[in-house]
Amino acid sequence: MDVVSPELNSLLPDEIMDTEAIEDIPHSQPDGSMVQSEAGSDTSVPMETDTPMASENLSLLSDATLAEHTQVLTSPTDSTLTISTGSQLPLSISSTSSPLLTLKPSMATSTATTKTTDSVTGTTVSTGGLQKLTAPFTISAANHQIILNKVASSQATEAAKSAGTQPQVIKQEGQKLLVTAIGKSGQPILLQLPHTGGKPGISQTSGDTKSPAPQFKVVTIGGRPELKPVVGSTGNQVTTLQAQQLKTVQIAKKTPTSSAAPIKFIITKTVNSKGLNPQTSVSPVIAGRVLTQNSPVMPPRTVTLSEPHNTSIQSIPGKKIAISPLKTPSKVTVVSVASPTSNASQKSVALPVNVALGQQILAVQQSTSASPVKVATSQTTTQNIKPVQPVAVGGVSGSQFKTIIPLATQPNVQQIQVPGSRFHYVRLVGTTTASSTGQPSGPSTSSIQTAKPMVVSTGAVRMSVPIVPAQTMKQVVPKPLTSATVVTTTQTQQRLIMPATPLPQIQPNFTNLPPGTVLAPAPGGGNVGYAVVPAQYVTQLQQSPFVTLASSSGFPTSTGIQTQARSPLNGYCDCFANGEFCNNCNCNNCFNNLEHETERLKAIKTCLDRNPEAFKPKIGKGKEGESDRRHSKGCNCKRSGCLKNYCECYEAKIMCSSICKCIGCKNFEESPERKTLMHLADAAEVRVQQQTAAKTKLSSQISDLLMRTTPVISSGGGRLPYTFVTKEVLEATCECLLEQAKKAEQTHQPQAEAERMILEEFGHCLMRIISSAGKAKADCASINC
DNA sequence: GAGTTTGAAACT
DNA sequence: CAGTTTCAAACTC
Repeated sequence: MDVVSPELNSLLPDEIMDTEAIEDIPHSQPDGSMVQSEAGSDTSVPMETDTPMASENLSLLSDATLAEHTQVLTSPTDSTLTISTGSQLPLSISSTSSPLLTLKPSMATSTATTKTTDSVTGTTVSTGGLQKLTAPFTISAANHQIILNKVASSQATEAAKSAGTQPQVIKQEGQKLLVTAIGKSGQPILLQLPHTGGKPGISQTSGDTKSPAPQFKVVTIGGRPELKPVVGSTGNQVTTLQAQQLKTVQIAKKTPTSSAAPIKFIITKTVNSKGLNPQTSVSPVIAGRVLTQNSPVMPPRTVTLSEPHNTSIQSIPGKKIAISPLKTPSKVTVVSVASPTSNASQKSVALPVNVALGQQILAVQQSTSASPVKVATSQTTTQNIKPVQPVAVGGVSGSQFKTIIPLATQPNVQQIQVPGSRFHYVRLVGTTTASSTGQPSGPSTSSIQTAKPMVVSTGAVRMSVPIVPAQTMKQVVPKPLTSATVVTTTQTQQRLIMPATPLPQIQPNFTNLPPGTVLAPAPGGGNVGYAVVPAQYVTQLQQSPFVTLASSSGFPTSTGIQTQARSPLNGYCDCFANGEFCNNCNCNNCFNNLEHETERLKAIKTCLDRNPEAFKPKIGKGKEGESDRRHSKGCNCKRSGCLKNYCECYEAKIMCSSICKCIGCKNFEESPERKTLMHLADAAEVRVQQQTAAKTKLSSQISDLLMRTTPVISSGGGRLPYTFVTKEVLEATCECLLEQAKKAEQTHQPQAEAERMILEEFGHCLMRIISSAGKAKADCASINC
């Protein structure tokens, strides 16, 4: 697979991925640049990403046999998980002994709390407020829910596929699968499966592949025919993600493996369903952090990002695979789910190579006690990586969330929205299933991953990812990804994840989708991308589609592009310029929404072609020795003197710098005009604060008075009858206050003094009211009334 | 709220 | 790169 060269990559904005290049990539390319590697061997794969992968174990696995992409993300803990696709990444995660598999995307209304404990024996996840269901159960995609079907065999999957349906199966019993963020109710779903038991400590090597896979639990989100999911580890327990720990991600070429694998939980997202092989495929993960949860006894398991070589986009030379969020980097977390059985000591997740800049894959690795597993996480990368913020479900945590929405169009997709967050959401769409066996083996890990095409379930899975506000973002210099490299990023800013789907393949048809509907990956399509959209965006799905693009080259004209004049898909729109979707703005015929993602992407590309810095923040850090903040381009003011908000420097409350081309600038340190303005502004602010404080205090006093005057005569307590605060009393009080105000005005008292006088008068009034009430109370008591 | 001013971005 | 046009926000009345 070819990746954009580092030089070229460096030219790309951190947040933008070049999706056009992806278009040209033949998905069915039998043998890309990536050579099928032997099991257990890693092959470095160049990756275009701005995500530094210095030392983490990130390996791309190419699996020739893998036909579909699967993306697996689960977040046992409060942290949310987001995986973006764009390439083929079979993902498999095996866990040790914990029987619980938890998918916990953040839900807007979810009140359930998840408690995850990491113990030697395994990871347990307790959730509250979760619906508990016994497997098998099905959540129909039509209902915008994840469909989990229990499939007896891969043939069933095949049959399902032939029937045009997307089989989604969870076939492991004795285990629990918690799926949250499914459905409209917002209630997490607990799938409880009979536990068949697995032997921990079974070697992960090839022996696993041949051994019958007693249990598979595969949850696939999104389908992608080209890629096959690789199921790595065995284990009866579902791994839980520990948000605070960083784990390793391996991207390595993967060789096809036999389907017979020990019990595994596979959560995958398939990009498309066209793949002949019924193997589950893992959609490519754009970027993310890998988090590993290791128990002291059990060796950590690694999450492997693998790319099947046949279909991997990345293998195509000269093609750009860029998945980058716009604007600010957000945390994209991938939560891996470990299988309960411990047969395989190591869990591996094969993921498509694409790693977006700044995005983070969160993978939880759960080590099994029996088999020691090497954690590929490197120290160097971990230090750069911020600990994953716990995922707040239902907006419990104050962190912001994003929803990654697979851009591939499919009716089944459910859009998920996290409440209380204006930031983006992650929409994961699961599609077709395919039985596949993969043996992603990372260099650092010796485990063999064999996934049997047991389950492919699709459905929109909402996962929330805490997002750090843009102000706190620290951008890391993007580095080309290579195999066995660690993906590290310190970027925490809000980011827009650009869809990895080739533009021509995007055929948005969302007009009829209700809010919360997730877009499903297009069958037979190539990459599935994810778009990060603001929470409010849900309402945009119902907007009428008009396309207005300055340039629509490369896009089908059927979309209606170019039919309209400019609309929010140009640089004039702040939302668009900020890399955000329009929301609640007054733009007409807005195309800056997910419905017109194709056009939007094209517009983004056009903007980037024109100005690579278009989506970068204007206010950046100045040179050394200069102030911390300065305008990246400088203003060009001519008439405002840079002392009005017309000036971007002034608006940003920074002074003009040497790069500004302004005329008559007064926005510099020693400028008296600036100082005067600042002084006035400060004075105004102080005044507002004082007034607010006074109002608050007065309101509090009134409130307190009313409370104390609550009629409690019968009780004989100290409260006074509030009935004394009659209309007449209020009017009299107000007259007293007005009179006091007039008095202050006549005597030309300053405002502060006038306020003091009024408040003082008000106090007198209150005292008189209280006194009267007290007398009335005493009189009433004396006559036993 | 309508009209004007302003400067960034797009365009040539 | 410079000049012009377009646009939306800031500003004024």
